[in-house]
Amino acid sequence: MTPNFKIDHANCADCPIRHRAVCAHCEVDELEELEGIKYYRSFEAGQTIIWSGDQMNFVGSVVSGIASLTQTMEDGRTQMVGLLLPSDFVGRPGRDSAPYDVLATTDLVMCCFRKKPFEELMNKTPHIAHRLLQMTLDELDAAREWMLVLGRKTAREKIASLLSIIARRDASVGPKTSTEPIVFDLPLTREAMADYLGLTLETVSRQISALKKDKVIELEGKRHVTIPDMGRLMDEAGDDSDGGFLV
Amino acid sequence: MTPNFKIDHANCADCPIRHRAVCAHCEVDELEELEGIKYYRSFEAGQTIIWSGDQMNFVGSVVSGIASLTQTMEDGRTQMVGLLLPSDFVGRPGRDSAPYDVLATTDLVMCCFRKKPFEELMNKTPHIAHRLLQMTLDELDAAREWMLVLGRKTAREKIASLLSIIARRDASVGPKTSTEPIVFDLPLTREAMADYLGLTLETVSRQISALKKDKVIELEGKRHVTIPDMGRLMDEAGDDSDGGFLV
DNA sequence: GTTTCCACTTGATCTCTGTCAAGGTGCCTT
DNA sequence: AAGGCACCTTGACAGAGATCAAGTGGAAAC
Repeated sequence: MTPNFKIDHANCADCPIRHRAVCAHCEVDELEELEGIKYYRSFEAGQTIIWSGDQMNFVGSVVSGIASLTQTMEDGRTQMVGLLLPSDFVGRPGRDSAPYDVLATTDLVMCCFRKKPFEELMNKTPHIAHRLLQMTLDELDAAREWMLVLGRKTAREKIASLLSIIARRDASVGPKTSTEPIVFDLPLTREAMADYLGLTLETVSRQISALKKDKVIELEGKRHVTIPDMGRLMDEAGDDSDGGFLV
Repeated sequence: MTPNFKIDHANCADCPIRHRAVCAHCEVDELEELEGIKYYRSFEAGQTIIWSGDQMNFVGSVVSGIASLTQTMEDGRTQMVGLLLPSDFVGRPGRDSAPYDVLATTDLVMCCFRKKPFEELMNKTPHIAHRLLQMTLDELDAAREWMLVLGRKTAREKIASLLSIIARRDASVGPKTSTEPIVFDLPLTREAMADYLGLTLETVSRQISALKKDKVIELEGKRHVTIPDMGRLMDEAGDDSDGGFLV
């Protein structure tokens, strides 16, 4: 895990990049330049932030809420290819157009920088390029981890894998011992889960019911989840020992 | 497509990075430094180049042959998460250990650089970091494209998608008109194809036979493939219009 | 208070792909 | 030339998940 490559809004309500603990090498003049080009955007759940193929004239990061990267085939089949949680980076320095739709899965706030100035700053300050490389390698690891999920796991294992990822992300700011129950609200509809896992929403629903019946998870309402034993969930996900997730 | 971010051995029998047409910004002193730290390694088909979790003290690129990045679950299920064709980059600057096995799928020659000196050079010359970022973004695009294949495509579409990728890669140095038939030798066993596509080798075999029966492809022996109509194959793959593959 | 709507659940059935099993083909060895 | 082996094909059957179709529950709207 390399949490310091993520932009951490938790400790930094204003601007992500100016946060010293995350970006220790930042010089004051860089910060001021970034300050000048940053702005915030809000989106409602279900809104499309960027359409596949569109020009993308900004980069940024998720402040709150959840966004997803989604590919759609002509006949309507869709596959989510990335899940963007708070602190995740959005954008493709050096690229003009988006290769997939970016959707606000929940209400969402993003912190954006106009791409041109950001890229100029990046060219001037090598360590920003270096950090972006590390972040991109993290994303690549996460994408490849997910290829194993999509290609080889059963529906039950897929659900367990997704719950693991969300639980771990939450757990990174919550309890650290594995015996302690983990509690969170599912930020995705059953349909969004299905799109991420390459399943139908009916199968998602059935497998969640099965995991509940088998006491791997507890459900209160449709979204509020308790994981009494994280190790048990990881076993169900079929990951070796501690996994090593990076999403 | 951004072919100039790939290291092109086709025009450069000796050392990839010194090739001016590919790396127009290279200065002579860089080349000499790279020259000093480069070396070649050969592997036989089936050999493991790097085990998941191993220290990885080099970066490099494929000169000839095919390598694959493979993840394996405890019970033996395996998923190929990347296919490395000639000119593809191998390695993770800034990372110490490999997150998956790297296998020589065919006999293979790689051009390697010791990682430490390569990283030092990278730190001194920003445009190398920039190129690596672009290459990593390409890999990320390819991985996400493949997530759609794994999650939502049928067995027949999966096979057609794989054949498309291989045909396109070959076609980039071959015929350019879409009416001209494309001919190539499959560099993968049926089992390797199955591991890449999240299928069993029996299903791969059946679908190849079906595509042959339907005249989408022609087969001579088990590996020699002719694509009489690339457009037809792309339709079978379910990709919108021209696809935009980057693998 | 009841209506409406949306997200979700559950059931019945179907189908694609996996599993198990039996050959086939061509190459390399001896 | 014969044998062995790796790679591939094909068949029969089974099962996981998709599809089609009701039905439930809870919150917002009227």
